[in-house]
Amino acid sequence: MSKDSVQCVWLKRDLRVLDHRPLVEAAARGPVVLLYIVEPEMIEAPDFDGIHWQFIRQSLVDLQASVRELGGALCIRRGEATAVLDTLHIEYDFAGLWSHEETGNAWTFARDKRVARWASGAGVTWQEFAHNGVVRGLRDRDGWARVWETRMAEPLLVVPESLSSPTPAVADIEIPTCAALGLTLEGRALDLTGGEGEGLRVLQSFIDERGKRYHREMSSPNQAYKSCSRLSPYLAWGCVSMRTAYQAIATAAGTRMPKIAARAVIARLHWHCHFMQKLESEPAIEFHAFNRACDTLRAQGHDAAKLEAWQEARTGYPFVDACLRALKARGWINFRMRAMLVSFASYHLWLDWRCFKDWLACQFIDYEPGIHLSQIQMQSGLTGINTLRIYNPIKQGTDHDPDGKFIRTWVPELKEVSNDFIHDPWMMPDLIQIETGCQLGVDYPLPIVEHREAVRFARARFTELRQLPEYREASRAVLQRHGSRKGRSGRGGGRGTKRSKQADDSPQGEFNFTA
DNA sequence: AGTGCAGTTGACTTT
DNA sequence: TAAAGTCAACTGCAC
Repeated sequence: MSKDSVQCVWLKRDLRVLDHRPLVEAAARGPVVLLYIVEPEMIEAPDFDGIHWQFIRQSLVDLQASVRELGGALCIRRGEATAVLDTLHIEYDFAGLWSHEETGNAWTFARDKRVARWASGAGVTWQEFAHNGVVRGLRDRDGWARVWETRMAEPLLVVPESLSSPTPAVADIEIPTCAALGLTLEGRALDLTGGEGEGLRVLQSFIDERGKRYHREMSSPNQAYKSCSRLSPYLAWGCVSMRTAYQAIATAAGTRMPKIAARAVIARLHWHCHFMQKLESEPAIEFHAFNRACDTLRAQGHDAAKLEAWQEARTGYPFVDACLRALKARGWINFRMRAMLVSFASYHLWLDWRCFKDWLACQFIDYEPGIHLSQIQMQSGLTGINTLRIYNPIKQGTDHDPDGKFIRTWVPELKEVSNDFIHDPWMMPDLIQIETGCQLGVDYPLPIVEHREAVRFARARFTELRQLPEYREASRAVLQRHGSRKGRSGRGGGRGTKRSKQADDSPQGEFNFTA
């Protein structure tokens, strides 16, 4: 393409100007149209919610300002991607289309294929660059961790000094609100605002103030809200690049942040890409269990009443209900509690993951398909290579909310219940129920399932399943495809001949996540 | 002071 | 990253 021909940067989940390779590459070649497409398919997708659009919208407002400051303009259009690109191509005759690789759902994958076809038909060169640590076209996990390290260590790409705008000038349009798109935001009390500027401020406040005790406090829903980085939505929508976050935290390790805290965060940035990689390598996990033999395990797993009780946070388990209510209001809860909520839906309520994955995605302001899908499957026991992790909601409560503070905040029905019964109010003698004004089954529901009994049932189903030869075979295949090479016998692994019993040495480690 | 017992704690194994 | 079960060591206490 000739120098000074118009270039189009197509923004997707990369709403920023710092460390943005497509932008840098395009700006070096000529006038730039920065395009964001409001796609009907996205707005209408079952895993898309007003909570997401609001965050995107705020990010676009912020981006609009920074792009203007560089002398450019942000072009926002509504419509199907190839239709929008086609119109824009007629208007600007751009020679190159630049974007980041996206690890998305079936619809984004199909749309990208349409765009590729359109680009080649229109004589436009579409260039995509790797985003974060996900590797496209990966065969197995050999050397994956090294690629991640290498990418994270590369210098940040600076913001172009200026952007030259194409003619005709990009017309400003009002960025549609949730209401304009038919999306709602009822009952939310979100405290994070979308945008690159906000994202960088959140990163800074985490390093300078909030993250000192990250490693110790991330498991408690009381403290995690402040002590976790809260970067997840900014990473999910690309307001802050993974590399920016990584380098800021790595640099602060041992100075502004305790080394142990910084290490814990970096391990999770690594896991972030690790789980996205699973969807990139196997898009079918949107619809099928990692281990296909598990696909029919909960075939009858759609008890509408149980699903509804869970979604409405009236399961009768105070800690579960508190976590669900907090999540619904804030759009965020810490990792451990997410795992517990999925475990409860999958094991205690025996619901099929496919009947709640979209609803859950709509509660997460930081929804990232690759992480979401692989985590749900893992916490539901569908990988076939992990031991079952069935959370005891009472134990989680006594461990991470010992004085019931979190429960009383989110389940006010139990405000007057003493610490003796806050985690298992159904144990309250009638007399005490009357005294506290909290009658079980009236003011607060009785447990919809009995823990021991439900867990025994779930375990029995898995025991049966594991007898099947097709299950064993599929498990081997999962390990082959997604399993780490690190520490596997016969591959070296740098630990000498002695096999350690540490978790990171086990093949299961590949699906693991610490929080 | 020594013994028996109940209950606790921690390490380790199994599911 | 889970939880439950087993076993041994230990603690506090009564006698």
